[in-house]
Amino acid sequence: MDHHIKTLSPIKVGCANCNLKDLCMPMGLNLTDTERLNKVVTARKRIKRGSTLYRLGDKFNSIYAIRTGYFKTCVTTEDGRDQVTGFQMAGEMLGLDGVMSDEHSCTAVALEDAEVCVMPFDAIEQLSREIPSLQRHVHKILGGEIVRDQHVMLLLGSMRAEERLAAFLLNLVERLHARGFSQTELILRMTREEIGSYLGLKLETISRTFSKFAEEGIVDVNQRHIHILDAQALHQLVNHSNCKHAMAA
Amino acid sequence: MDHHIKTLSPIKVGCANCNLKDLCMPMGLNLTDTERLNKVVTARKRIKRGSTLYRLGDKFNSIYAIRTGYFKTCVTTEDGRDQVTGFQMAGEMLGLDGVMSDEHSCTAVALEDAEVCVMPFDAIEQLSREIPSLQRHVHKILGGEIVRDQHVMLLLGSMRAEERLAAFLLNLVERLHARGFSQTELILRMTREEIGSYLGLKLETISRTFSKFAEEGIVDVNQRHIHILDAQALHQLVNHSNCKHAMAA
DNA sequence: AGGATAAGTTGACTCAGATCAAGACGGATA
DNA sequence: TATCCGTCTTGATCTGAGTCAACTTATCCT
Repeated sequence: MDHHIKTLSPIKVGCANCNLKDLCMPMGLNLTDTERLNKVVTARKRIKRGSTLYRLGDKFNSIYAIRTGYFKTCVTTEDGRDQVTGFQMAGEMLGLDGVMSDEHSCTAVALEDAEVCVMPFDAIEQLSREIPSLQRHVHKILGGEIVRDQHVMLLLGSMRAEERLAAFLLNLVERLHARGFSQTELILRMTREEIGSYLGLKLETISRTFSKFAEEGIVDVNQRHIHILDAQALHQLVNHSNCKHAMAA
Repeated sequence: MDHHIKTLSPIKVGCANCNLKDLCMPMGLNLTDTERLNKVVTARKRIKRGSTLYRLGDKFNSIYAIRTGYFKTCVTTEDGRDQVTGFQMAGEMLGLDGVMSDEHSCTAVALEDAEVCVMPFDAIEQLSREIPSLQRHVHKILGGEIVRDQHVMLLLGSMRAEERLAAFLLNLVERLHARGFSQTELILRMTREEIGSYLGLKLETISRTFSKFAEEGIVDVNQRHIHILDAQALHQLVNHSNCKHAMAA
């Protein structure tokens, strides 16, 4: 057990008045059902920056809704190869990788001090048998993960370095915007190496590509503080990168 | 509507005596429940080689269990970029990519004449509210897709060409073996180009890598007929490829 | 505050895989 | 049996990203 993880109890804020509920459980439940869902959240946990919420191989019991903070998930192979499979922010779910085999297939690490709602999956399953809209939502969460992974596969399989980084920045800023943050400014919570691992590139390539974007006036880069000056240019990089196709079409 | 797709009715073989049921629905249902599940399968469809079962953007209604044949799924972007996201064989599920947004996020193409069981997702959802073990299974199918995608991300993000092709062959032969086929011989149902797209490589690289494996006596390659001579060598390529790591460990 | 350590940048060089190009093969069609 | 077309192989060359290395700049810790 990771000693950095502390369980908070009792819970003070319920789902009904949680300001993330539209991201986390956007199903329009009535008061009674919200109350029942609330009981599913058995605990909150704080995770210190750099600590893990769960590790590859851990028994799967619960999924987690992020209240505050920032995570990365990564898979590790026997031979020490390591790959970041995603970055998660407030309002997003963690832990679904364990549904298949009853143990987690990746490791979730907090990139900054974080707090999550713990939801035992047994309880979620039982309640979703009784509340069809919750069942639908659980399916959507799982299915959404599949669609997201497909996009990453497309990115890793067929994009060049600049295109990958452009797509990454646009995706981040879009998710941040949905949470009320700026569409043009963001602070990266991860290192160049972690970005590189996620995008299938080396940290030097990430650094060089940021510099290139800065030179071209597409973004302003100050360490982890990014200011997007020309979102249009980033979109074009992602969509019309292959000139031959663009010409032919 | 694709005119190549014909709906067969009435259904002659039910789930109870389908020889794929252990792959498709391995939940040990009693007779009554199997009968109810059977009713979920509203139709069978035949799909001719080269035709699509569904396309990106199609309304999502059903998921499909493959009875015979072989599929690929692929995503296409606006600019004509195309990427194979998976190959599916008998006993596997198709269509889960549509659960999230009610429309399919990829296209499923038959690589050889195929037959699928059509299972309306509404009916699956309703029945899985009543049969917990079916609910569990639906979750496992969805969750399994996530784990599989993570492995592909690892492959695309951190492996070299030889490692990718080795991992691909081992994965294929393992799945075929689970279906009672040989552990050492297989016939590829897809072109070099499709393999390349899936693995994030060009068809020439696939061809060259096959030739290299053949030279080294690891596999015997005759067009699409593959004979694995040294499975051990393939495993080592996948796991201990990075010499530096292997040395350090 | 200051020194240690982690993170990021930049340059020079290398190399795995892409690209371009020319043939070979094999199954389908007539 | 001939030919046609999609598929596959192989060679020559190019290039984007990796590697190695030196250095700068933040961040953490006592």
